[in-house]
Amino acid sequence: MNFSKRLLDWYKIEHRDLPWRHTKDPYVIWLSEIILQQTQVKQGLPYFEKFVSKFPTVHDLANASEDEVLKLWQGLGYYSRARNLHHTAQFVSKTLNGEFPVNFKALKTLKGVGDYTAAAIASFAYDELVAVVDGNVQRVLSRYLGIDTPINSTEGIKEFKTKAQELLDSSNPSIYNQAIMEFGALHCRPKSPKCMFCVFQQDCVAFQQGLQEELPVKLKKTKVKKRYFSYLVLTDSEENTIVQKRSGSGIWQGLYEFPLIESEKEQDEPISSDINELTGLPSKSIEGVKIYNDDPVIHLLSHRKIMATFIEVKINGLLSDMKFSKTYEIHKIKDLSQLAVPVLIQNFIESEFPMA
DNA sequence: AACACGGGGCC
DNA sequence: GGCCCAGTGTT
Repeated sequence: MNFSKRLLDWYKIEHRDLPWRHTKDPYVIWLSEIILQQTQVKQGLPYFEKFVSKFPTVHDLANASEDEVLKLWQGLGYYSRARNLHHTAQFVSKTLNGEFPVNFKALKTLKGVGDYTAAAIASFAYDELVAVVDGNVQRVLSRYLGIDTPINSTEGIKEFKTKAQELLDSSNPSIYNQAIMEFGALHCRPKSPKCMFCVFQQDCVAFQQGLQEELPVKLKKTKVKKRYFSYLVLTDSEENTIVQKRSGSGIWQGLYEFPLIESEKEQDEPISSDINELTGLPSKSIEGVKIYNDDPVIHLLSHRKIMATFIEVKINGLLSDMKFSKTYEIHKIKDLSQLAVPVLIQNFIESEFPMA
């Protein structure tokens, strides 16, 4: 029996009932695929439900503000996805009159839509004969075909793309593509694949050679850098504080945070001169400085280990009367939950200001 | 071609 | 606490 036949038989019995598998609407498929990038189904599902119910059409999403989209995205990570999502919604809504591009090549011109996502939309929505290649597909193919080319090398990326396209079932590209990814997610798992019950035992090169735990091969990741963050939580007598939006191209772009002293090495408690340098406030405006957490909060990312300290800075007078050296927004502490903030900040707010 | 980009799950 | 997972854009 051929690969596709076995795969589709497996899928028919074992597939999960997921909401985006009941539609051919390219908007809904696009939305689900952006949310699922780098994200497991269990984590992405509640976000998909929120977005679809709040923004049933691409026009609804386009008419929202970027802040609103980021707030809804909060906690999902890789926030450039949310910014690109919003940008593309506006482009499709306004420039394309709400009509998504209808083939792989045209879909790829959309911001945030690369090879994988374009293939997913094109095959799921339009039955185009283009194979999806994500981590699941690479894993299944590396084992089934016994390919040890590193999946994240330039050569490997090309090789797996070619093999995936050769194996694509041209009579049913939509179901086939979903099936091979589902098979990788549920059966041909990264750890302890279910080889004992596998429909491919006879043909799977990795299983025949006992190499299923060794494949796929992946080049080493970049090493984790330590960074030290000191957040200044200014407070006045009316429970106001100041925050700013992160700009630039780095981490958490577009999300809000407290004024930040960032360094490569461990920091001492900031003194009034540090506070003045960052905010422009004179030392006479500062009533007192106190560390909230003696042990830094450790926030782990794939490529960063952030050690964060939160510093309470009590202010004489009202923040609304102060002159700052940069543009900060003044908010009541209890209103901070309206803003999109990194999980690190969200956790701090929830632990220090549970009413907020 | 190499790197940057968040968060959650598992053991 | 350490390790694993994973598309797109930028440089």
